[in-house]
Amino acid sequence: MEAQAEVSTAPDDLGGRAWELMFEVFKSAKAYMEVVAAGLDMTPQQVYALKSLTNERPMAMSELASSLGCDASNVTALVDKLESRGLVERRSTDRDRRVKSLIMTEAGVALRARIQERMKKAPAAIENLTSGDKVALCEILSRAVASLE
Amino acid sequence: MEAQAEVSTAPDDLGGRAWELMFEVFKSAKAYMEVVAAGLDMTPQQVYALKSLTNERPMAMSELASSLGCDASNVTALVDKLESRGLVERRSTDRDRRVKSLIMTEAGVALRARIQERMKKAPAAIENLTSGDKVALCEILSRAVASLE
DNA sequence: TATTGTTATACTCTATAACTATA
DNA sequence: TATAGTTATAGAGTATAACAATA
Repeated sequence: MEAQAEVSTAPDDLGGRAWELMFEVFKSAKAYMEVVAAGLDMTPQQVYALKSLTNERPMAMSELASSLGCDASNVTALVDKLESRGLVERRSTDRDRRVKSLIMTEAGVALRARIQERMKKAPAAIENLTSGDKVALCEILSRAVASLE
Repeated sequence: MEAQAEVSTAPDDLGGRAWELMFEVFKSAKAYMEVVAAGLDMTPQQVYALKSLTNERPMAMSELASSLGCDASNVTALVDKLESRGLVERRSTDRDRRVKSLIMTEAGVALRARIQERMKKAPAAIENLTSGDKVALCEILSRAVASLE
């Protein structure tokens, strides 16, 4: 593991340097996510989908699409797979019979809990930091995100 | 834009909190990245590839693969496209004739510079930080990344 | 024997466009 | 007409396995 430290940038381009490092952290996290998904015999997208659902306020297909940040046409096959594994059900609504609500089965709820548990942990790169570093990181990133609004 | 704030986490789960925030930053940047790539008539992956290269220390195909975090077999077609656009050249090395070094053409260097310029501004969330915060962020993330090795 | 890059293949994720059934 | 979901399709990204040339 190394290879792209040299993307650097002017010696004082602190923002660019920070971004490169953040990218590294993401790459390691993506790999972890794939491992978690594979361990549950799912694709990452299926994991994200199940993670997004809740039975307290059932989602429509289109809501799931926007939650995943993809086109609605993709959600059909995705939900097909979850449904064929007995994790969710499509249920037509009375109010508008075009809409389909997504309800998790018991198995779906249970699997979602397992996912939550495994995903709760931040990637190792972050967890390995000292408490002090984590606090500082939270504070800085809070300011970063806040600046977008 | 919303939808996964509910993954939250114990109040003192600093790592998890930092991770959520980092995710926010990343999401804002990913969308921008796609716009930049489309504006240059490239795919995001092609942009990442060109961004990773340097003529000061030319990369082998396998190095580019590890820099992109993908299997080496994918790099063949990727470099084919960059090469067909006259942005890079494969050059066999004398030391080990199995290895192919990737050299940017003049056009590649120029396009890379345009990419760098546009990407430097990319994560507004980060650029908006104070210099002090950027320095601290670099230091913390350096430790995070270093902890992976 | 091991490694670099290539090819073949297959699967996932993605968007666009056309369709259906409702509204 | 407009919208929710589906289908068909195509392109990009991904990994695995087998191969040639070279080490």
